[in-house]
Amino acid sequence: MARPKLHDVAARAGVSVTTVSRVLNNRGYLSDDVRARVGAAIDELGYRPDAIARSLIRRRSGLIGVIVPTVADPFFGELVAAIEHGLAERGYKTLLCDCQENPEREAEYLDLLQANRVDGIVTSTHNRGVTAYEDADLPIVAVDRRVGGGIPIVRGDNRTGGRLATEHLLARGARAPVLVTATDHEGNDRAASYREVMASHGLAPRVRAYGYSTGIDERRALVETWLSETAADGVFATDDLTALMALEWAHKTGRSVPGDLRIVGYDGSAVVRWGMPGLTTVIQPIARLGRRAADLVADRIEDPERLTPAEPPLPVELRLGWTS
Amino acid sequence: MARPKLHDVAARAGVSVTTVSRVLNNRGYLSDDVRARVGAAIDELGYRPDAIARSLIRRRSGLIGVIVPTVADPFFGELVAAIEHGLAERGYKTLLCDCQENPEREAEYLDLLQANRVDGIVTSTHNRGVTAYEDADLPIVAVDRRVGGGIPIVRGDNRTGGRLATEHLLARGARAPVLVTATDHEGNDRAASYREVMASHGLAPRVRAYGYSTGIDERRALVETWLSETAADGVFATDDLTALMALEWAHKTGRSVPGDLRIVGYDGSAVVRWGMPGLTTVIQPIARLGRRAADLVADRIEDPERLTPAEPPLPVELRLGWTS
DNA sequence: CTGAAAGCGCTTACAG
DNA sequence: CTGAAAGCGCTTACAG
Repeated sequence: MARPKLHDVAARAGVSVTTVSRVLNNRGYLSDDVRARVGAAIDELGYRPDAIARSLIRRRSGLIGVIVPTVADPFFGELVAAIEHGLAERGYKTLLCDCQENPEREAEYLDLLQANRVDGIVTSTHNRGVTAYEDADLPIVAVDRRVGGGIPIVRGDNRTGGRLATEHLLARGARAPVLVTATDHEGNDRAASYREVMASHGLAPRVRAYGYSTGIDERRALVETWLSETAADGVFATDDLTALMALEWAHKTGRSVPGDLRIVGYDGSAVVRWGMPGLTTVIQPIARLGRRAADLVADRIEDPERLTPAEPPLPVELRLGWTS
Repeated sequence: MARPKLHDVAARAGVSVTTVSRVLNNRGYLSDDVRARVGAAIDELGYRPDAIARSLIRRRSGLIGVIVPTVADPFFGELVAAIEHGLAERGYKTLLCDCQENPEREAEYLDLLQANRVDGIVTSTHNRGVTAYEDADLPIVAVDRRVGGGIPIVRGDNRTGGRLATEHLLARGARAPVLVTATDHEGNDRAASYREVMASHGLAPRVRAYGYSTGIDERRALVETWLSETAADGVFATDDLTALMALEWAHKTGRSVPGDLRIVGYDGSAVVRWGMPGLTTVIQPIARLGRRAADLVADRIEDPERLTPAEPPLPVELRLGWTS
C-alpha cells in the first residue's frame, strides 16, 4: 500500500481526521477509547505524519540553514557537527549549505533558504559584502564573523588567542615572529593582538595575508616566500594548516624547529588535537561554539522578542607542543 | 508587507493565479504581454515561490538525506562537501544527519528523513544491523558500506589500497607489519588484502581492531599496547588518525621512523594531503566518491527504472612520505 | 491563450 | 468529547 495518510488512519479507527490530528498533536479533550483506537490504527498502518504538509500549515519548517565555507575544512566540519547536534536536540533539522569561498553561492543559498522557509540560519563564511542577511527577516546567528544588522556573533576569544600565541613566541625567544593570516582586515582580533603584543615589546609587526580564495598550493608558496623573506624566527599562523605548511618548509630547508623557527597554529580541530600533539596551537572551543550557535538560533526562533545581549567570547586555550 | 504569495502577484499583474503559476513554471502557451506583466509583478514584489507548497503538490521535496558518522572527521567532512556540491549541481538540497557511531540515532534519522519526504538518501555510516534501509522505498546510495537490499555502493578500491600499503611495507623491509583497523569483519577488503599479501610472503598476519565506538584516548592506548606487544616493525593503519597515533608513539618511545617502524595510513583527506606530506598513506578519491554518490542518487530519483550495474570501485593511490 | 476549481496532506477555529 | 469545513500556498487537469 502507498504511504498511508491521515484519512486512512481515520477510516481505520472509525473517527474523523480531525480527531486523528488531535491525537497526533495531543490537543483538546479525547476519550481514552478514541485515543487507543487511533493509536492502534497508526501503528497498524505504520502512519507517519507528512512533515511537508505540517510545515505548510504551521508556517514552520523546522529547518535551519547552516552556511559554511566548506565542511571539508576540519574546523568547519567539527563546528557543523556540533551545530547539527545542538539543533537536533532542539528539534530542528540541518540544511547544509557548503559554499566554499564563493560569495555568489552564498547569496544564492540565502535565497534558496528563504524559498524553503527555513526557520533560521547559522552562518560562518568569511565572505564580506554579502549584505542580503540584513533584510532576511528571520533569526540569524553568525559564528566568528561580522554580518551586520544586529546579528549576534558567537566566537572564540580571538583577542586572548592572539595574545597568548604572540606572547608565547616571544617568551620562547622569537624576536621576528611573522603573523600569517587569511585576511588582515580591521575585524581580525588575532592580528590586532599580535600587533599589540609586538608593539609592547618594541618589535615591528610582520603581517602577511594570503586571502581566503587563494588555492592551497599558491598559499604554500606564499608562506614559504614570506618565511624566507622576513627572516622569521617564529610564525603565528591563524590556522593550523598554515602552521603545518611552515613546519614542512622548515624540514625542507633544514631549519630546526623550534630552534630556528618557532611555530604556533590556531584552531585545534580533532585531527590536530589527537593526531598532532606536537603542534603548539591555540585550541578553540569548537564544540561549544557550535552548540551555542544552535541554542541561540533556536532561542530566537522560539522567542523572537527575547533580547540578545552581546555574546561573550568563549575561552580559548594555548596548547604547548614541541614546535615552539 | 508580509511575504507575497501567488495571489498578490496575480492581482498586481491583473491575471489569474493559474497564469502566474504557468509563467513561473514556463508551462503552456503564454502571450508575451502576460509574460512581461507577470515578470514585472514578480520583480516588484520580490516574490519567491514557496518551496514547501510546491513540495506538497509535486510530492518531491528536492531534499536528500545525507547520513554520516560525523562530519567532524576530515574524511567525512570532505566527502559530505563533495556530495553537497554534486547534489546542488543537480538541483537538490542536503539534509545533514550527523549520527556518530550511534545506531539508534541512525534509525531515528531514517525515520525523520522519510517523514520529511526526502527524495533520496546517501548513507555512509558503519553501523551494521540498521536494516530499516531495505524497506525505505526510496533511492538510497551507500558510500563504502554494505547496506544490503540491492543498494548500490560507491567506494574506493579497498583491495588495491590494502595491497599497495602492505606490499610497500614489505618492500621497505618490514617483516612484522601489524594491521590496525576499526573492525575486522569479512567485508573489510583492506584487511583481506593485507592478509593475502602477508600470506603470499609467508608471513603471519597480525590484525588488531579497535572498534568504531572506542573513544579516542582509549584507541590511542590500544594502538600503543599493540605496537609494543607485537614488536611491530611496520604499521598499516586503515585511517590516517591512527597512523598519526603510531607516529607519535614512535617519537615518544624513541623509535626511529621509518628505521624501526614503517608507517602507512589510509584516506588522505585534505589536512593530511596538504599539511602532512610526510605521511605515507593511501589516498582515496574522496571528491570523486562524493560526486559519484550524488549523481547516482539523483539518477535513481529521476529515472527509477534505470538499471544500476555494480559500481566499479574508484582508484586509490599510494603516496610516499618519509614515514615508510 | 487564459481562468475557475479541485486538490496536495495536514491543522484549527467553530459548532454541536 | 467529536466532526464538517475552511485553509496553508501552490499546481494542474479541464473548460472555454
